[in-house]
Amino acid sequence: MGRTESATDPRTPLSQARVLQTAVAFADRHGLESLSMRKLADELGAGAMSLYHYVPNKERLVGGMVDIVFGEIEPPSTDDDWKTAMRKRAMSTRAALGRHPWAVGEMEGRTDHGPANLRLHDAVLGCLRTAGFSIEMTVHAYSVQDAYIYGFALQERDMSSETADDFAAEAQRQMHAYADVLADYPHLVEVVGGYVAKAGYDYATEFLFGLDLILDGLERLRDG
Amino acid sequence: MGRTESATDPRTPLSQARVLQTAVAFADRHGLESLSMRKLADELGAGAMSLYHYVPNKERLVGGMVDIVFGEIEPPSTDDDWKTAMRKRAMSTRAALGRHPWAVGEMEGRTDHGPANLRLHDAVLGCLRTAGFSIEMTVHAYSVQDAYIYGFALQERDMSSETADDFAAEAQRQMHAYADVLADYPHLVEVVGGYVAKAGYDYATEFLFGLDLILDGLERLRDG
DNA sequence: CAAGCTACTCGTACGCTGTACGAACGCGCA
DNA sequence: TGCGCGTTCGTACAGCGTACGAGTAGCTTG
Repeated sequence: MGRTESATDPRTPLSQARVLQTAVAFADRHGLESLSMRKLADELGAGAMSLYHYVPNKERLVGGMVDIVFGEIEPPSTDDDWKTAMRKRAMSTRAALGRHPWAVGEMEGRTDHGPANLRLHDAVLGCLRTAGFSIEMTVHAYSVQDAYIYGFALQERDMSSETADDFAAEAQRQMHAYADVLADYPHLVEVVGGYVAKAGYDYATEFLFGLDLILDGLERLRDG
Repeated sequence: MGRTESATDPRTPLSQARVLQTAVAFADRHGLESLSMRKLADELGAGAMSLYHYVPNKERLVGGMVDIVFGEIEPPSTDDDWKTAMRKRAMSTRAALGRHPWAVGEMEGRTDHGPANLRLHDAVLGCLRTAGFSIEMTVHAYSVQDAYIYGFALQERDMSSETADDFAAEAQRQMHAYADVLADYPHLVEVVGGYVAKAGYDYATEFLFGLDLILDGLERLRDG
């Protein structure tokens, strides 16, 4: 029993791609805050320090994970007119962030832009420029859309109820929890207590409402 | 030298308010990720465990800090028409989040709503309802606005350059850093390299562009 | 005045984190 | 045969949130 009694066998060898994919899967299941180098190494059947041969530190590990998420976002197709193209990529972004909620606060502002990130940004800018937006207006248009998309994803992640019914139930629970102070907040009672707690809140509908409002506004600005 | 040789004296006694305010000030200076119970206690001239008599755990500490930020947001005034009222509260929100960037990912979805939080939400709902929005439309309107406001704040926090010139300089630095792959991303070169790296990016202007686009859209929906 | 109770303070300890350091190992080449 | 290099990872350290329980100071009650 002297040799090769390692409990877990890696079967496939370690590699950067495998480290990143495993990390994404782990974060999907348990959240980013409970992803640790040791747990990730366990998952891979390796020692914690082995990971540092594929990734220089945890920060860059997360950077690599984020670029995997960017890679799942469908870039705007040149076959569609700009509005449907932008609509689809917004929905695709929301879908990717729904699959990987841990990525929501992490997508923007990284200094290590991965290839998928660059590719997507380039495609979106190209879509808007080709549609006839001026450079200035392209910047504006990009800015509003992304602020909205990522902001909505943030809300969706934080409020966390999956379905409209879940949401209604949660709203009711909250109304009960705050019953003693609700007299001071009549509009909260009317809108949340009287409507949301019954009808719920459908994320997909809500997302498209705001998205179309923004896209229609942009179209008017481009044409007018 | 037997007694009272404690190095730091608290001068004012500990209290929940003082703990929360000190925590906010610390996070403003050093960021939320480097706020620890031990450092906060040091700041207050106390032992780490003393804090737990004013706050049950770190999660709730952050909850209390967040409500301080909510308290700095000016609720919509009933003297203004709804559009200016909403415009002002959006700008006030952005300003508060600019002073407390650590709060950006933390404002929504907490289950421990503080009084300032409830007050603000109630006032915004009241403003929209009084302006004649239906309950359904009020929910829509609230949703778009907050998604945009928090999403913009997220971008602003993450991109972190303060002024338009800083931003331009940073854009130039990035273009150099990625010089070898830029051939694959022509629109990035045109828009970022050719425009942003020169003209910069003024957050205030950009914010108001999107905000007015959204408010105009809402007005049309209310009237039409 | 004494006794007890309450509110508060905090020293110590545990299990967790990211990661620096350097020792070990297996393989291809001289 | 031996050397170097790519890879693995055991150990260790500083820092984290916080459970536990001992200590103390001040007020209330007899």
